[in-house]
Amino acid sequence: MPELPEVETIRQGFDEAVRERRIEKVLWSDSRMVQGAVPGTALGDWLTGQETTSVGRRGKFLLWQFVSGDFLVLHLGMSGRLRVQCLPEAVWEPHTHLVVRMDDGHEVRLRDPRRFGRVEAVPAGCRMSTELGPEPLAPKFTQRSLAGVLTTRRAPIKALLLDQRIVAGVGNIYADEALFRSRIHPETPANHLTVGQIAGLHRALRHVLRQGIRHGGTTFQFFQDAGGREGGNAPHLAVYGRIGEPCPRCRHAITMKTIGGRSSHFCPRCQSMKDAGDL
DNA sequence: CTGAGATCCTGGGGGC
DNA sequence: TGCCCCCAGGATCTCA
Repeated sequence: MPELPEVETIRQGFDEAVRERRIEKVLWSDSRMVQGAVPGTALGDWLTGQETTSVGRRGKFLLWQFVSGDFLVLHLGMSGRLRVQCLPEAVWEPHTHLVVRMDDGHEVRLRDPRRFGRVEAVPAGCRMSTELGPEPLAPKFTQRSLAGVLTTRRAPIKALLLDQRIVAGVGNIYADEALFRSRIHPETPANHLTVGQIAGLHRALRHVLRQGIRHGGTTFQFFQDAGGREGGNAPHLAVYGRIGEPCPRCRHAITMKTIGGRSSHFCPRCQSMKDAGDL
């Protein structure tokens, strides 16, 4: 559930709390969530004593970067929450998988009831194991680069937007919102999109992601930022979670259909398949 | 390589 | 009312 705007919102509070602070103690960890070169049982030793430079983000991944050059990758899955709190912490919340105490008494807690989240310790000079496409808000992500990876593919555009190797950080909510905004039917085969449609999709992706960040993320079920606050973007969603409600553009009812194994919300009237039927 | 589908996991919602 | 079932979601794996 946390997509790029939600992860970026968490990153801001997380970075503020741990920047230039040293890890004093790793209080507890669930080794089942840990992947990569450093096994879960060794994670505590590996982290203890590390001094933070800053917290970065790549797609939906948080990058906890250390002076040593090592970094810890955190992925929140769908129900993961990362919270920074001050000690003493009296309340123990269920499904806490990782607790990291900083030298100023702050605690970073990772909770994830559904365990889709992952943690990966990456030694200096190494790369995280996941291959990711371009950052959608970076200059390298252009209409042309997006067209380049879409025109050879015949899968539904919705499915490809969820592929992190195409573009990093887009999930179900922002994919549906961007397709609505650019008036593209989610089942349109990517290689049937016109240059104009891809340009519109590129613009729409950046718009909905920026809007999500500006409103502190979308809270639909689980999302909270590092301070426990909910995001304010949900009222700005046009189609996601609005089945049966009138389309904000044409008033036709929003519908939902499973595409590529994921629920897709769209307006069947103004998101047309256009050229897809001409053969 | 590409695309489709299964898999993991559990709170909460739907249906009876 | 209560209980069982099933499903959402992201990344990754398998299979054709």
